[in-house]
Amino acid sequence: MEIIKPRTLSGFMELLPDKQQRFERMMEILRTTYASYGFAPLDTPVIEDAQILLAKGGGETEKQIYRFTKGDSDLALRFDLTVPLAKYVALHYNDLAFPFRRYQISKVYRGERAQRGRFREFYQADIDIIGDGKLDILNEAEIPAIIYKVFRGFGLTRFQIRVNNRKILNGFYALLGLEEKSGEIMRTVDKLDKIGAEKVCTILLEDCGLTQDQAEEILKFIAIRGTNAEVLAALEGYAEKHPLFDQGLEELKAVTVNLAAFGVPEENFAVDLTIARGLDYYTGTVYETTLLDHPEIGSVCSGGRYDNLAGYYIEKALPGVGISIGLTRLFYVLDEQGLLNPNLPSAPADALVLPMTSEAGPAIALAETLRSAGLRVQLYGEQKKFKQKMAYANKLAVPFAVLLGEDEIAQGMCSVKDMRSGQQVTLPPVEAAAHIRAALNQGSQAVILER
RNA sequence: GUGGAUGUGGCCUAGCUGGUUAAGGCGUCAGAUUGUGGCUCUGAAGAUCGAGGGUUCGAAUCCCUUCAUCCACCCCA
Repeated sequence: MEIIKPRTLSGFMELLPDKQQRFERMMEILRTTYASYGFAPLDTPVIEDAQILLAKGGGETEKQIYRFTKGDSDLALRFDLTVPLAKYVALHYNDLAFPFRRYQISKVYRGERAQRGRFREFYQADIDIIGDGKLDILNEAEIPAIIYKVFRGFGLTRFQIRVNNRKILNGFYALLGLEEKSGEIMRTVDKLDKIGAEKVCTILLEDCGLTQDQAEEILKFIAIRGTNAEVLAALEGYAEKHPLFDQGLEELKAVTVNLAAFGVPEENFAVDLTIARGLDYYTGTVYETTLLDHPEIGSVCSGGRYDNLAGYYIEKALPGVGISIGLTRLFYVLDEQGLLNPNLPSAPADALVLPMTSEAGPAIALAETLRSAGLRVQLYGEQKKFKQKMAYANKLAVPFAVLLGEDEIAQGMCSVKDMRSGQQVTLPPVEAAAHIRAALNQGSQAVILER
């Protein structure tokens, strides 16, 4: 038989067990945090009818979506979680309670060239709040507050949630008579950090066809920096010239005030007039989150307010606000930077039961006893040499090995070996369980990352 | 989609003005050491040098084609 060389496609992340364990832990934190704010879990199919996913048509989605046929069906892999949500809400409109709050942590697919931190298959961890007809501005402050909680839950402190409002930008461009070109301008301005003000100016003049005055006004506008209060104060200078701008400013102020009330420290969020990117369906508040020490990797979490979620699928006005964490990218960066908490248990079990006799019965009973005490226990059933059993325990990085030989069985005992200290005690099974639990709770089980 | 670079055991790398058996490290497996692991020592397995074609007495090395990967752009999480 010919061997097919195993390989994983570029742009797809595949983890070894210990890393996967850490990844699962992040998802756990996400789930519990999202749930603590009253969001309901949702799962939708990876594959949808292509018509549904491409309802919006045109643009990047069309170019990057994985599309295929099976028989007569025209199918596609979901490109994000927002479009499936729109379909879901439209389809189950009558059965849902609004505001509808859901979270979804699932894989999405994009057929683009993979790069460092850019994947073709990746997890998004989304939360959205969908209103029926209306949705209060309060929600727009709550969403980033939840993101803050999540990131802190991951153990991160050096991150910044940047907030802006599209109405401010659109209102401002309208003031300059540039409403037609707002998309183009936003995309250019968004690159400010990367290419610098001069380059931005050049592109605005040459590619976007702005006048010198218009370009200067825009550069002056995006040059507004400082504390949130300072930026807001500077924005007041543009007030009462355009109603859209004024509305956006009011919203931005409301978000900023409430964000503080939700307990998000000023250093973790910033009003930033250059952020504008994200899908073009955003209409108001927009968010983008970056890791302060790794700006090169781009946004690990972004989202915003949209006014018409499901217009392609239902004749209802369903405004919403949501945000998406690029979990795969975030994990990739954290791992690459060695930021993954080495104190997180990564072993698949707390204890490995090693039977030293050929008779399995007592070992099975022992493992069950330990499990009843709440421990994660693996029973090693292979007839291997003792050395190999220990080597296995090492590789798994289990904190405890529990030995069960003839002597122990005869006495109704078992030997608990702490794999890090090498210390070993012989105890009855129930006490052994208590012993292990106590040790684990002390945090003395600190997982071995490197020896 | 556009531009640039790179493909050598599972992983990382040496060899590249062509010259016989492709070298090393990590990892894997075995033994030293048959109820006590990590360290050390010894040994072993594992590569048609990405694939196909060409030049040549001779190609990992030169040429062409192709595929794959990586980087930048585009766009995005």
